[in-house]
This record gives sequence, structure tokens and C-alpha cells, in this order.
Amino acid sequence: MRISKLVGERTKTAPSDAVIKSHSLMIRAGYIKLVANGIWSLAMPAKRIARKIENIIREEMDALDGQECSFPVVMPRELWEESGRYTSIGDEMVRFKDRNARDMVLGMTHEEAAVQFARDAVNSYQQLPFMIYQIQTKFRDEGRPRGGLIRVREFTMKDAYSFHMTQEDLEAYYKRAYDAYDRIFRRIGMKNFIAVTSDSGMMGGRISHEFMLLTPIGEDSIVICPKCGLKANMEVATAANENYPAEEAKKAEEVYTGSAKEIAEVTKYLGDVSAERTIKAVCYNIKGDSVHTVVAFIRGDLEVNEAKLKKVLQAEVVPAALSDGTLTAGNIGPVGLPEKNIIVVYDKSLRGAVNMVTGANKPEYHIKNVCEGRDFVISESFDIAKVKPGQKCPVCGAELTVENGIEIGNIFQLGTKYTESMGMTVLNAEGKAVNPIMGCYGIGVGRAIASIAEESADEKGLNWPMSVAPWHVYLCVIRPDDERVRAKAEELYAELEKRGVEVLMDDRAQSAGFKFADCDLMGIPLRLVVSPRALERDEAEIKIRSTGEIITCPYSECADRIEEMKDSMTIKV
RNA sequence: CGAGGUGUAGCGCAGUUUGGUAGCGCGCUUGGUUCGGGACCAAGAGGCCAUGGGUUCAAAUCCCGUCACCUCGACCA
Repeated sequence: MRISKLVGERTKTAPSDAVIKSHSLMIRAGYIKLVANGIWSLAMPAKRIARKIENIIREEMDALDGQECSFPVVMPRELWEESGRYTSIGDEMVRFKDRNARDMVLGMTHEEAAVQFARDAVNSYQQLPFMIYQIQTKFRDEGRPRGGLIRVREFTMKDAYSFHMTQEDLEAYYKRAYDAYDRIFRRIGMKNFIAVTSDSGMMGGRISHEFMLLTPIGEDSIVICPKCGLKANMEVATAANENYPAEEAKKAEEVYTGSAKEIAEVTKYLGDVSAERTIKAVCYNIKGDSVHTVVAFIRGDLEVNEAKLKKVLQAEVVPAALSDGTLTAGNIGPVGLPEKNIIVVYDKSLRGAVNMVTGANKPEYHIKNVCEGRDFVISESFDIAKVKPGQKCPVCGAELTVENGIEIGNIFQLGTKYTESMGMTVLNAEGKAVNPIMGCYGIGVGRAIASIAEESADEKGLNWPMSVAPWHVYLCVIRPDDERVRAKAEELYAELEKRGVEVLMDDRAQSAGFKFADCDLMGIPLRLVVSPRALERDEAEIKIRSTGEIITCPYSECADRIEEMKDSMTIKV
């Protein structure tokens, strides 16, 4: 490719609205262009990166005996009603009517399509297991896209669906998929990524993992044990139980606390009590239930993990309004709590609590020295707390840390949620109809591009790993008006392309510095210079983008050298 | 969805307070001089000032509405 004809403007100034590196640099380098909120066009270099990532994913999926298919972007309402998701999914799914006023949806995931596709074609246990996958466009009407390609509404995703006769078979395959994911991310040049156990949310199923790139700009919190290697998404992470100090239960007494409501205000007002010795009440309403109020009690220094609370309640929750006057916001406590229409959930952190401060259920008062078992009784407690750094690992007892990450892929053991609801059965060896057990496996291609950019870019610009770089070499032609320079450049261009080395030739009439800057900005891994000076000395200069190292050799050898470097810099797994 | 911010040329911005012919830098075009880390000179092209309605002799500028984008939060298969 000749850069003089490459469509996509490179700019010296950063776009003012991009706050993260990959977003800003990919715009500056002319890789992406915004069309609407969360909707992007990809220029040729970005499309080439996408294709390379897709091909690596494809190779690994094929190695798992995957069958590449294609499911539709637009699907009828009826298909999604079969699984129940037409109503259970909110505004994130785009719905519209076709010309016959038939309800349609834009595909945001394809479990329904995959099951619909497979259920009639597969009738016997002898056809299982199998995996079908696609690399295709999804649309999710995200409330708030951000970060360039990190979080978007329209994106390309690889999604795979496997079908098994037994849980054991699924688990064995799941392990293979896990390993394949590890290879994929290593091959596309990601370094600092980990797999964490995660909440499978409304996908259904039980066991799932998310692959996370660790980065400060990540939107997910990950709990990590530095000692035993436990890694979990904040949504499901648990900390070890902590015991209360053995101390004598004091007499409970009401104390005036005035307008102090939040834990920090109450501890400040009282002066002699720490947040760990308070009981916090957090109130929620259940979606679709206007009668009950959920009151979650938790140790004052901890936060409620709403993902865990949803699981306990088996329902969606939203922060409660507390407008009916039954509860006294800011002074709610487990002692003397009104019972009518109240659902109480205790966090396990309150088991055996002694001498705690909690709301008195009347304005401007709290109660001191409240003890669990004496003043209130926890018959059943749940883990509904967010882990905070410094809490102990439930496995080995070491101190947990919390880091941020970008979710770059996920794998789920789905179970029979979809095969049951959509009526997919196969006959087993006994001739009995059973629902196959499913797994599903996703990777967002655009997010992978942005994540690689985020991890590898430096102050000069992007810096693509060889395996996904849009071109392997930037052929920098200095003084293309010089006949000898031009002839040599054309010769090298043809020679390299012939050897399968992809070349972006800068044939523009620009100064050397201008071209070097563009080369660095675009992040092409190797730079080869042809100039009058270099030709005079017969000294081909090859610069490595990631290290800055410069290698020189006679021009007659440079194609060999570059071919070698291309191979040695491509990550093998 | 809540709070805040911004919309003027492809990109970055000034001009808005105090209404009076649309500006600057980068980029782009043409010509010339340069030529190994974003060269220089000269001449050009390019804008319904987000949008709809007011007010006014006159609106980028003042008033009301709408939309888009960004940030923080909520939500997120």
C-alpha cells in the first residue's frame, strides 16, 4: 500500500474529547472515525488489524473443531420470545418493525439463533459434541459508550456455542476453550491479562470466566490474591469471614445523633466508634414489585454488592425511594424495624456482631452496643458485600488486592437454559429425548484492538505487535524525487511483497521528520529507510518501533533481514 | 436515566461579556526554495457559526426550545 493513496487523515493535534490513549491515538493515526455515539467506521489499517485478529481467533476455534457459521443480525421477535429474553432484556436490545409491522430485533448475542439453527439439524447423541461459531456484527444499545472502541454500541464479535450430552463433556471442552483463549490473547500480543471467575449474569448457567486485561482504565474491578492466585470479578468475589473481638456485651442504649445519617457522619458525630463497628442499612426496591422494600444490613465499612444481592433475591433491584415514611432514611436499624412489607437481608459480616452502632428506626437517634443474637437475630445470612482491599483471601488468608481490568473475552457454562426453553432435544443411547448442555464463548474484536493499543502505545503513538500490525514494514522513502531512491524503493517494495512481507510505502514528497513521525504514530513494527545518503553508503536502515533499536545492513541483504525479523517478532504459542 | 461541560473549516482553537461584512494555527491546492525527527516564502480553496423559533434596522453573539458529543454517576448478556 502507498500511503499517498491511503484514506484516513493523520493529525498532529489530539481530538479534545478523547481521554484515553487508544481512543485518542487511533483517531490521530487515522484508524477510526466516529459516525454516531458508540458507532465507528474503521479505516483500512484498522480493518486489517481486525482481520488479523479474526484470523487468529478463527484458527484457534477451528482447532477446537468449531464450525464457522453466520447468524442473522436481524431476527424476529418470536425467536426471542422462545427463550423469554424478548421481555427480560431491557432497552439494550434494539426493537423495530419491518414493513409488515412485524416486530424485529437487532442481534446483541446469538444463543437463540444458534439453538434455532441446531435444534432441527441435530437429533442424535452421536452428533454431539459440536461447536458452532461466527464472527459477526452485534448491536447493543449501551446507555453510555465510551473510550473509543473500548465500549461501543455496534461491534464485531466472535461468539461460539458448544453442545454436549453431559456436564463432564462440557467441562472438558470448557477447559480446551479456556486454553484456546489464553493462546489467542497471547498470539495477538496481549501481555498483562488474566482469567477471573465471574458472574454469569442473565446469560444463565453457573461457571464462567472472564479474560481481563489489567489496566487502570479498566471498567471492571477484579479481586486478586497475590499469594494463592485466586482471581475473581468483584461481582462474585468473596473475602474470608472476620470474627468480632471477644468482648463483653454492653447494655444497649439509644443515643442522639442529630442529622448524622451516613456512616461517616455517624462515626464522626459519636467520635469513639469506627465504621467497622456500625451497621449500615441499604434499601432497594425489587423491579416490578411496588409493595416491598428490601433492607440490606451490612457492616458499616463495607459496600453492598448489588450483583450478589440480585442473586440472593433472584430479582432485579433498584435503589429505593423511601418516600412512604415507613422507614426513617439514615436511621434504619435491625432492632425494632417495622416488618410490614419489608424484606430483610443480612450480610454475613454481621454474624456474631457485638456492641455495634445502628439506626434506632426513629429520626435523629441511633442505638449503641447492639449485639446480634441478643438485640436482633440473624437466622440466615448471605454474602452480599463488595470485597475491599486488605480483606483476607478465603482460600489462603493473604491480603486481597483490587485491580481494574477491561473484559476482553468470556466463556460460560450455560447449561440447558436455552435448549430447554427452546425445545432442543436429542435422543440419547437409551432412545430418550434430552436437552443438550451448552457452553458459550465470546471475544469482542474491536475491544481487542483498543486493548492492544492501550497496552502497547507510547508517547509517540501506537505500537502494534507484529502478529496484528496492519503492515509489517513502513518503507520510508526520503527524497522520492531522486530517481535512484525511487527505483530502489520500488524494487524493495516489490521484493518484500513477493516474500509475503506487508509494506506500507511512504512515497509522499514530505520531509524525513514528517514521515518518521507518521510512522511512529501509526505504530508499524519495522521501518526501512531508503534515502540518497543511505544509498550512497549502501546501508539499509531498519528500525524496530517497540525498542527503538536500529539495525543496518547492505541493501542486498535487507529483504532477508526483514523477513527474519517479521518471523521472529511474531509471537508463537 | 441523574449531574456537569462543549458545539464556529478536516483537526486544534479565538471571537459571545459589550449585537455591526467570519478569524488564527495545523492540514489541503498551486508555484518556488529546502531535504534524516513534524522546513520556509508567496498566492489560493474551504464555514447556513449544531438546530428550530423569537427579539432587533442588524444575531456566532441576546431570549426560549430541541439535538448531538464529552466527562462523572446509574445501568450493562
